[in-house]
Amino acid sequence: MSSTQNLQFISGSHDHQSCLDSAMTSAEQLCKQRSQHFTATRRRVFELVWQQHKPIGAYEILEKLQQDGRAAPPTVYRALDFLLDLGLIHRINSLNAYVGCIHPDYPHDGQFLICKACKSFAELDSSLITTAIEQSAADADFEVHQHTVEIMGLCPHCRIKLSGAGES
Amino acid sequence: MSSTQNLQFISGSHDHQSCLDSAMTSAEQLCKQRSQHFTATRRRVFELVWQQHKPIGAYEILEKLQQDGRAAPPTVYRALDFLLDLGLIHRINSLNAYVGCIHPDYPHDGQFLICKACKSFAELDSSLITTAIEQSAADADFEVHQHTVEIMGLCPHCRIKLSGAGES
DNA sequence: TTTGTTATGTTATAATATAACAGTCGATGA
DNA sequence: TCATCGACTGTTATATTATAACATAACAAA
Repeated sequence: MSSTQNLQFISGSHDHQSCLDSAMTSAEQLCKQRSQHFTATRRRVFELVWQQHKPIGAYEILEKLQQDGRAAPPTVYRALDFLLDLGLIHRINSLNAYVGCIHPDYPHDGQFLICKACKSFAELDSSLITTAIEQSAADADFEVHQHTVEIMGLCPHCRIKLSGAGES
Repeated sequence: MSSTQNLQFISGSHDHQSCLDSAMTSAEQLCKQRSQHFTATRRRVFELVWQQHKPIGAYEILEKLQQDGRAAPPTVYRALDFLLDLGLIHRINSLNAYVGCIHPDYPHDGQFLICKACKSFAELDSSLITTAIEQSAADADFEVHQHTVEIMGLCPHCRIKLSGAGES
């Protein structure tokens, strides 16, 4: 089931090109829908964010842009802001880094699993978590506009790799 | 029940001096327990973080320290790191700011309600949220080491103040 | 008193992000 | 045609947040 593969940590068999292609296609569609221009710069930044299944920093993106030609920080941040506004990417606050969104088609909050070992991540959209948050907020008479959940630890692969190894 | 008053947004009747005093006392005790030195600088930074029931930035702390004498960024960050390590304060990643911890006596993750209007915050320690996170992570076969939850919205007071007002 | 350890001072700089203003470029209408 | 509008990008400078690196102080233990 390819529609959920991106929800989890990717495995060795992951076909990243098709993954990127489909992300790109849905990004194009979303921009068209919203009458927004998916310009070359924005497309390139989007691609770079999706290139790895890892959070990427703004200045790391900048370096890669500079390999194609000249570029300055505002170029990157403008593109990132555009993509963030559309919900095509998310920002991981605890890392000052950006990741591709797996289902930009509808609005949702950011919930992430982040592997401390290999730096890969997975996006969640857990109604269990969302409900718990809403319930807790309601108990405090708080009106929720938005939330972010960042969960640090070990992904399935690194868990196996590191178990039995040099755990002091 | 005064033990939970800090869990919620403070009200007009909040006695902040006693609040700060009790935070200070438990910080001293914790340091003693762990054989850590609660030095003058650390005490002062702790006090500044607790001074308001709002997140405070490192450079805002620095400015206040400089009113007492000379100080440079490392002074602040060292003190903050010390307090973070002991669990006496938390960092709000989405704001690059720091807040006092309401129950440093036992380890826990950071869960925060943050009011966009008045910038006040409340710390949660919701087992509902923690359980939901653990469950979701388990479903993904992920090993959780730590999590942070940052919930943005309106606190009870601002909710009332802003309702009926100029909501466009 | 020497030494070790912990904490702080000091200077410089790294890393992340934005302000402000000028230029480009394509669409649209006079 | 061309004027001009708006959206995007370029460019320079700077703000904000955080850390590296090394020197000094303070104090306790040998």
